[in-house]
Amino acid sequence: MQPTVPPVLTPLVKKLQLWRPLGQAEQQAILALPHKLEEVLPNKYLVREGDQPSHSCVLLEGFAFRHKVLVDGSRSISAVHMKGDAVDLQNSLLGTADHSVQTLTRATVAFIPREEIQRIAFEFPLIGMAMWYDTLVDGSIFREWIANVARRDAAGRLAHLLCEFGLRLEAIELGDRLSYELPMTQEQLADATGMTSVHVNRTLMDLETRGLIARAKKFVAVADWKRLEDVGGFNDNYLHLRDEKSLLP
Amino acid sequence: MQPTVPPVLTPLVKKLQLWRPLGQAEQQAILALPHKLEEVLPNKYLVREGDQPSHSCVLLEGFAFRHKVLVDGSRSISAVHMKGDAVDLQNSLLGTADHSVQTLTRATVAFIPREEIQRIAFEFPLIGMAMWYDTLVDGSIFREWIANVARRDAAGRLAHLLCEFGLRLEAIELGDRLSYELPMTQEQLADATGMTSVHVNRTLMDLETRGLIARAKKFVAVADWKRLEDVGGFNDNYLHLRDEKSLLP
DNA sequence: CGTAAAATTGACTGACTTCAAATTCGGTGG
DNA sequence: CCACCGAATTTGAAGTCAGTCAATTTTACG
Repeated sequence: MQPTVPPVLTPLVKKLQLWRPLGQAEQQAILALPHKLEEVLPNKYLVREGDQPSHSCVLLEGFAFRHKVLVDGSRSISAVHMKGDAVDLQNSLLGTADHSVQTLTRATVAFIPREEIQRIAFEFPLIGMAMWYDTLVDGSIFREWIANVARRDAAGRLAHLLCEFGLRLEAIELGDRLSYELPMTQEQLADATGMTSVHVNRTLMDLETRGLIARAKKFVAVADWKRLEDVGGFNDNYLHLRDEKSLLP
Repeated sequence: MQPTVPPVLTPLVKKLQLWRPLGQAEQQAILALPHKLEEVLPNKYLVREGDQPSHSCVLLEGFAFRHKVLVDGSRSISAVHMKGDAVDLQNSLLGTADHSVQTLTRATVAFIPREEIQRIAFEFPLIGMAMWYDTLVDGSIFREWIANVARRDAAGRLAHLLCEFGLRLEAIELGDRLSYELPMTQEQLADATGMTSVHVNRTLMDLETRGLIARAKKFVAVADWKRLEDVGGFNDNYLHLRDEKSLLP
């Protein structure tokens, strides 16, 4: 007997279930969504600013990030995405992409026609609410990133980013907040925190010297979670992972 | 004969119609939403971080802003809202408010039960898509603000904010991009751009000296729109005001 | 094993902050 | 209409965190 292989869109079901409990019918409907699978190399574009995407993409494996390039050539990264994330509800439901999405690592991506997304959202209100909720949580993270870049110093910005990454990995059962692989270069970390790569380098070394983290290659170990949270002024409420959902309308 | 008074929720209908054309049935349904009207003084909270709001509020008149206070006491403003904005889809659909919303000016606000919002969204998919679209545009503006604070210098940040404010006022037919009242103190501008109020002051004076704007009290006149756009690296695509909507699914 | 990308280091610079004081504005009550 | 008072704006001087530019070392990987 072959062991049963879980359907490929399972990560999307799991992600949406972080936000709303879904019944059997809803789960089946999601797993049955028509889609085109694709293996994508690192640093490849999934969507480019200016595109009018006809498909929404879901990350089944690997990491990706959103960014925009300003007129002076500098770059701003506004989000990092991981397994199960419906990376492009943002762009595909809006008419024209206002930013680009690029892979960070090798990734497996499912492209789903945007009409199918809309159909399922209104045919199954529970799914619709879960997807809407998901875009609202993305919005909440954007707001926190505004605060991060606007009001924290270099060490605080990086500490905050490290806390967020750890917690989000844990939420999707992909790792441990105290030790994980951070698949970003220092230049990408700089673009995500509004710094220069030189200063990211010095600041990471400083966090290490102070005994908050340890590093080896792309791996990060948090040596003192409590102090890292303090330095980053980190409070996980904005991730909405612990809100009571079952009682919500 | 009395002249017909337009129903109070008309600004919401108009705002949503920026995103999706609505039929008669949809418009009627929105105008018929149960709500509680309230006049609110300046600087009053509409939602506080930590609340579990049971109502969503719509701004019918006046201005408001979203913000969060960091542990060190500093403040980050992540959005400014105006007439017709459904200010709190963000917080009320999520379980617990992750930030606060406060009035900037005297305002007229309609509080609508969150269940009613959800009911109408799924009963009328066109309304649901328009509301979802609205939250996605909010998200797009958040991303642009991340870029603003992360990558532009002081003059660029303020120039960008001034361009955005002018265009958004125009979009809801509440003013002229070249001349309007900006109902924010320099301290609030500082919290919206990640600066100090002292530096906001110096930078505004600099923009004035360079002939880009003129100021009197809270009024701003843009003396050279093109140059102001250049300084702010402003591109209005992220506001999604000119995307083709009628053809969208 | 070779090469390009990424990380690290050093010296110098400057945009913005900080702290404090002075001035002007805006609204209120007499 | 004007006097008053707190809030908001403006000004000044000094300090600093992070940027810039350029060189060196290490790593990743075909």
